[in-house]
Amino acid sequence: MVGIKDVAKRAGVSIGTVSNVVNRPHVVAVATRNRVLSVIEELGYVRDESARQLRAGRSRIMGLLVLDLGNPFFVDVARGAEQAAHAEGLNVITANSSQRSDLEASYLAMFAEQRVRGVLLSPVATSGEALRAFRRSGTPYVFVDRKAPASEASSVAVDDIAGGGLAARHLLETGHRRIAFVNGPAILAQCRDREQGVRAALEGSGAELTVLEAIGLDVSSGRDAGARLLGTSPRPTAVFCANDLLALGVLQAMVGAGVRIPEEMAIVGYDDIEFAGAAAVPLTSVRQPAKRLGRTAAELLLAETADTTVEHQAVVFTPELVVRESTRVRR
Amino acid sequence: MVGIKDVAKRAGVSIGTVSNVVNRPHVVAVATRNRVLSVIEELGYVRDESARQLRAGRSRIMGLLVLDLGNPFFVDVARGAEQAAHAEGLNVITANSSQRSDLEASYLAMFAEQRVRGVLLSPVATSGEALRAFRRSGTPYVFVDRKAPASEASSVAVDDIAGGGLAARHLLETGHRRIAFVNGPAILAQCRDREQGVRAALEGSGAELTVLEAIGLDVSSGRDAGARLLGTSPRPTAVFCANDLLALGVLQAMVGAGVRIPEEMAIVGYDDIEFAGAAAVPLTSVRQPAKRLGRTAAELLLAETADTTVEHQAVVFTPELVVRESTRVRR
DNA sequence: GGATCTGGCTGAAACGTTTCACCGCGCGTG
DNA sequence: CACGCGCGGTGAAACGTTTCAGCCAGATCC
Repeated sequence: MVGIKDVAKRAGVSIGTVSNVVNRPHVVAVATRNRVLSVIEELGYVRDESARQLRAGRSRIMGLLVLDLGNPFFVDVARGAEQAAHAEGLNVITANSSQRSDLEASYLAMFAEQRVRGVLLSPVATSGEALRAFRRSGTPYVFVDRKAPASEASSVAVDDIAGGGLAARHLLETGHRRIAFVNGPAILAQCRDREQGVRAALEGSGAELTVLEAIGLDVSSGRDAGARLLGTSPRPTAVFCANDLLALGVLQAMVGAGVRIPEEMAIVGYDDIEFAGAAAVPLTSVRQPAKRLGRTAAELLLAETADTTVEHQAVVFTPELVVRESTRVRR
Repeated sequence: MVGIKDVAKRAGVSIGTVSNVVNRPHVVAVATRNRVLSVIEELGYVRDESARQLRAGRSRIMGLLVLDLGNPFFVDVARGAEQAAHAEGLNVITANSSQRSDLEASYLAMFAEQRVRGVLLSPVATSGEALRAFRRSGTPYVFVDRKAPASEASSVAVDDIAGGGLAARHLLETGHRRIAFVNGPAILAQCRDREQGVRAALEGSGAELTVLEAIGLDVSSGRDAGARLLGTSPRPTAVFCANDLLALGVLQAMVGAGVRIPEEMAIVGYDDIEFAGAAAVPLTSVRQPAKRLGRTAAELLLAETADTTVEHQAVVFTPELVVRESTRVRR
C-alpha cells in the first residue's frame, strides 16, 4: 500500500511537504505542489485515516446508534443527523442495535475504540452495563428520542406522554369507550411514556382500557397483537399502537379477519411514517419531527465537542395528531 | 485520555504485558492478569483502535454503501450483511448515498481512508470519477444488487430483466393490453434492466407500453407519476412500477382520485417490502431475496479478503412474483 | 553592504498500539 | 552439579501521519 513516503520519494521532496500539499496547499510553491499532486494521482495515494487520527487525537466521524433501522422513523432521524454533520464536514456512520442490548454494547464499544467525535444514541435502556462502560470512555454523546437529565448529557426527544394523551383524547372524542393500547417492550422509555399518557388522558373518562404488550415494535408483532385483539371479548372499538409498524400489523390482521376500519375498529398509530398514509386504510397517527430530531441532536453534539464549557440541554419537541381514515367518523 | 502506558505504570508492569492481557490473556500469569484487569477497570481504559489499526494495517470494519436507506429493501440487505459480518467478528458501518454521486464519492473516500476491510457497494453508476478513484485505492469491494464482470469484482445481484419480464407477463396474462411502466432514474442499471425485461416480454404481444420516468424511487415520486398517469388518455389499465415505494405512491394517487384498484387500474410493484402487503390494496410485487443478497455479498467479501487468490464471482438470484389484490381478477 | 525579513522546504519527534527478540529464574534431568 | 527448558515478563522498533523548530537563499530596507 502506497504511503506518504513513497509519494515524497518519487516527487523528490520531504514527507513534510507532501503533508502540506494535502492539508495546507497554499503554503507550498505552485510548481512543487503540482508535481506532488501529479505523483499522488499517479501512485493512487490515499492517506491513512488511522495514522492521521492517531496523531490528531480526534476523528472526523460521528456515530449514530438507533433502535431499529427497519423503522422509517429512525431513517429520517439519520437523514437529519447526516445533514447537520455534513454541514460541519463530518461523516456519520450508522449502526443498528435492533433493540438488542448485546449489539448495542458491541457498537458502543466500537465507537469508543474508534474515538469518534461523538455519538448520537437512542439506547435500549438508560441503565445497564454497556452504557455505563461507554460513559466511562469519555466519548461525548447526546440522547436522541430519549429524555435525560441535563446533569448527565444533552438529549433531544419528543414528549411521548403528550403524544399518548393526544391519541387517547382523540379516541375519546370520536366516541370510543372500550380502547386497547398495543404497546411495545416496556424496557423502552418511549413505550412506558406513551402508555402513561394514555392512562392519564383516560383517567376518569369512564373508558375501559386494555393493554397488550407486543413482542417487538415491528409489523409482524403487530399482526400477532391484532390476532390476540380479535380474540378478546367484549372486543374494543378502538386501538392505539405504540408505533406505526405495530398499527400496520394490527390493520392487516383486522382486514384479514374482515373487520371494517374504522366502523368496527378505529386505529391510531405513532410516528406518522410515510407508509401510514398509504396503508389499506390510511392511518391516523401521532407525528414526530424525526428529521428535526436528528438534526438538532447532531447540532447539540457538535456544539458540545467544539466547546466543552457548553452546558447540557434537554430539548423536547411536541408531537402532533394527524387524522386520517382509520379513525374518521363516517355517516 | 488514559492509554496503555497509564495502565502499565499503575499496575507496575510493562506496556507489553498490558497488551498481552488485552489480546492474549493466557500468556500472562493469573495474578498479574487480574491486577492489570482491575487497573483497566479502575482507570476506564479503552484501547485506541486507530493506533491498533495503524500497527495491524487492517481494520475490523466492513463498509456498506447503499442507494437509499429509506427503502426497506436496503435495510434488509444491511441486516443480511451484518449477520454474516458479525459471524466473523467484524462490525458493519452503513452509509447512505441517497442516490447522490457526491455523497457516494464522499463515503467511498471515507471508507478508503479508514482502510476498512472491504466495502459492499450498490453504486449509483458503475462508471464515474468517484468509483474510479475508489478502485485505485485498492480497497476490496463487492457489488450488491448490481451485476459486474467477474474480471473487475465479485457481485451479487438479482436478475432484473427476468423480474421485469415476470411482472409484464403477469399483466398480459391477466388480460391487460394498455400497460404503463413507471421507471426510476435511467442512470440506475436496475431500472434499465427492469425496463428491458418489460419490453422483451411485451414484444409481439400486441400490448401497448407507456413509459414514465419518475424523478426518484420514493413514495412522493410515485404520487407525481400517478398524477401524470391519470392525465394520459387513453388511460392504461395496468401499471408496473420499478419499486414498491413508487407503486405505493401511484396507489395513493389512484385511491385519491377514486380510481378502483384493480378493476380500473392494476398495479405491480417491485421488491416486495413488508409494507407492500399492508397497503391500501395489497400490492402484487416482484420479490427479491434482500437479506440473502446482503449475506452472500458479505461472505464473498470476507472470502476474498481472507485469501486474495480467490476468484471473483458473479452471483445472480432469481426473483419471484407475489400476487396480491392489486392485480387479482375479480368476478 | 550588512542586517532583517520571508517564502519554501526539511528533519525529527510524537501519537498509542502490537510484536518480537531477549532475559532471568526456577525446575527437572542426566 | 551443570545443563537446558519453559514460564513470565521487558524493552524497543515499527506502523503512517502531522506539526513544528529550524535552515537556506533571496528580497528588502536603511
